[in-house]
Formats: sequence, C-alpha cells, structure tokens
Amino acid sequence: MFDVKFIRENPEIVKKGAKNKGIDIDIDKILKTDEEYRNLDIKVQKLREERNKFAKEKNIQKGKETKEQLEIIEKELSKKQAELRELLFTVPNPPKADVKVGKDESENEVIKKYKEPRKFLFTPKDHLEIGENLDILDVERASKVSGARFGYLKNDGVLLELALIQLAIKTLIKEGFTPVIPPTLIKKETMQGLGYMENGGEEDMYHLEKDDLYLVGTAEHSIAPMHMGEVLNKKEMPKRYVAFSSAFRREAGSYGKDTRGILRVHQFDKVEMVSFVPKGEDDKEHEYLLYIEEKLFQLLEIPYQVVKMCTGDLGFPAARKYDIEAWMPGQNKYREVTSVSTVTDFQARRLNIKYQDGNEKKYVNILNGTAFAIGRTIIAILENYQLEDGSVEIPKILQKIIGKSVIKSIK
RNA sequence: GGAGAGGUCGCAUAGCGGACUAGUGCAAUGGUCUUGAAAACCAUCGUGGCGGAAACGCCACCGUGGGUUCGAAUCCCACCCUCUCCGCCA
Repeated sequence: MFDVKFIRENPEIVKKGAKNKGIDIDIDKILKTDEEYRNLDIKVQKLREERNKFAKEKNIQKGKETKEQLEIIEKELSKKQAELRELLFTVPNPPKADVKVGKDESENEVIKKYKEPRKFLFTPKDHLEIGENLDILDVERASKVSGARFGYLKNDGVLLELALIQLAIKTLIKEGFTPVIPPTLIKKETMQGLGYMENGGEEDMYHLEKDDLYLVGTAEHSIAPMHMGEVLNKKEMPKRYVAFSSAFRREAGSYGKDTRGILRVHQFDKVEMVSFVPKGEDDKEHEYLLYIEEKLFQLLEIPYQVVKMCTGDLGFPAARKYDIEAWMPGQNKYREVTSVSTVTDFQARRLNIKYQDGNEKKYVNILNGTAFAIGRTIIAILENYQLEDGSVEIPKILQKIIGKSVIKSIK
C-alpha cells in the first residue's frame, strides 16, 4: 500500500509504474478523494476541539449541539476514509528503473546461464516416470486420498528432501541467517496486513472457516508479519531469516496446467529466505539473495538460467523479481524453481514495520526469496541425474548427508 | 471445551466518569561532579496526524471494534491476546 503523501508528491511515478505493470489506476480520483478527506478531517478536528472545550466548561447544552454536528460529519469522514483506502489498495508498487518495460512473461530477459544442459545418449524420462519407477513418488494413491495435485514422497525421496533442507539451512546459517520453523496457519487479520485480501491473492489461499485461519502459501506469509507493528533497531539489520515450512496453494485458475507429477501441487515444502533491510539497501540485498539461490543450485550442479522479469510479469507488490529456472530434461525446457523479489517498503507500510534511524523512524525494505522449493528441486535432480537404467545418481554434495551415491532402479 | 484473572507511554506499575495536560519507579539520552568510572544530583524522555516559515497550537491513540455520556483509560457490548486451575491431548 502507498502513502497518500507519496502519491501526492509523485503522481507521475505512480501512474507510470502502474501502467507499466499493466494495471489501471485513476490517480486524479485518488488525489481528489484525498483532498476531500483532508478537508473533512480538518472540520472534524475543529469540532472536536470545540466539543472538548464545552465538556471542560460543563456546558451541556452547547456540548449536545456540537456532538450532534460531529456525529454527522464524522460519519462522512469515515466513509471518505474507507473510499480512499480502497483506492489506495488499487495502486501497485512501481517497478524499479532498471526493470524492462514489457507486457508479459514473453518479454522477460534471460540474464545469465549456468552450465550446459547434459547431452543424453537415451531419451530422458520425466520426473514422474523416474519417481514411480524408483518407488519414491506416488501420486495415484495421493489422488485417491486427497484428490488431484497431491503426492506421496517415499523411501529415498524422503531422504532427498531431508538432505536438501539440511543443505539449504546449514548454508544459510553460515551466511548468518536465523533459522525458523514458522506456523503455517495465520489469522485473517495477518492476511489483511499482508495485503492479500484485496488483490485476489485470497483466491489461492486455503481458508479454515471454523477458526477463520488461513494456510500459508509460503513461509514468507508468517515470517514477514513477525515484526508487525515493531520498530527495529538499525544495528540489528539486516535481519535475515531462513524458514522451513510447508506451503499450501489452491492453484485456482490453473486447471489443466502442469497436471503431471508434482510440479504444481497443492502442498509442498520449501526453504524460504526473508530479509528486512534499511531503506535503500534493498538493491544490494536483492543481488545477495540471488547470489545465494544460484550458489545452492551450483552446489547441486544443476544447469539453470536466471530470468529477470519485465514490468508486466512482476505482480502487484514486487518492484523487481528474478527467477531461477532449472533445466528439466524430461520437459526439454527451463522451469521456475526459485523466485526472489524486493517489495521495497510496500509491505512494511501495511504491516507497519519501521526502524529507528537516528531521530527518524523509517519503513524497512522487505525482500523474499526461495532457497529450495523442495518438490521442484527434487524434480530437477531426478531428471538431470537420471541414468539409462532408470537409476538416479545423487548430487555429490548430498551423498554425504544421505549416505549413498545412487538411488537404484528396482526394475 | 469449562472456571477465574488480566491487557495502560521501551519495561514494571498507579489510575476505575470531569485536577488524566495519563502519575510513579526502572531503563535510555544529555549534563554537573570525577584522573577515569560508579554513585549522587540536574535536565530530557511515547506514537501518528493537522495547521504554521518558526515558536507553538490543536486532534487522535490506555489490546481491537462498536455503544452510553456535555465529557470515557475509567461504564456497557462483541471480538482478539496473555496467565492460572480443571478436562482432553502428541
């Protein structure tokens, strides 16, 4: 959400930012509503001043009159305020200057590539076929029990997951991140703070009606609000968390897309990074988080490319976003495995997270990025490390943790 | 799930319809004293907003949202959270 003040002072930046994201907003209406709101606010303050005076004088008659006037105009004020709030929710975070203007994902830029995809002397299978053959994946029974888009991970698949979690968390602890296992259910109030209720994000969240709780779509949903309403000390920043949790997504509107295997499922586990940094330091932090993401995939020696999203593919709160797409031989293309973005101070405003900078209190910048989305990382491992007989080699870095070097085909 | 207690300015506490302009203690910050420090003493010390060039003035905030009243931290209602006891439970 935006400060009206910022919009008042920089209407052109905001207007252009929204346009580049392909989002329609009516700046003039916002400014007009803001002015009306402020005029009402001044009136209300004056009346309250009078009311307070009469109350002190115990002038009951005059007090009564003022009270009646106040009731009417206060109602107008709160109506106007709600109107303004609603308008402000339609304003997206503008993209950073270095982000390419573009319509949709077709205009994203590949900015880096790591490792040539391996040449196969046989036709590579996709993860589902490999996983079923190794008896580490079972989506058929999952659909019997839970429905479409769920999966059982079994046997060495489980060891693979646990090893990836260890690798990511240990690597990040070395980098100074605070490891966290957060709650996966959050209150409606928290959801609203995150700004998901207005922008359609709610559609993708599971809601437990009986208790009015929401299942998180990513650990970011419970990590970012940790410091809700707090004033952080500049000395303790950057504040970096690495969280492990399950993530739940309804995947509404993605019917028919990626239906095979576990690429797109309703529940998956993830190691996620969240950083709180002082205003203006988010660019540096963004590169740093991307560096860590790359490092993790380099440790696994999986070919990938880094994609910088264009303005049209950023989403509502992000000001810049990079995806890492790992090479998936089974699909013969690169697929998204991580995503890292800066939301600048956009979320901090809603969540009211500030830091003390000298005498001033400023909103923090928040960034979030995936360390490992476990399911998709396992897919990348299975497909890139498969052998002709259906066995799968285990990436070197994980061999020590798992205690073997190959997952042998049972056939 | 049942019964009770409670949420006040960083922390701890007072306040329970009009002198609350929210008191006090601790912590914090600046200073005096000191070779340096501690102690002591003096001073400052919540947040957001509106108006103003500024000095300053005003408005709002005592868990959140409603209500009663000329006037609410204080009374009423709903909700959230914390604690104690009982029940259940990994």
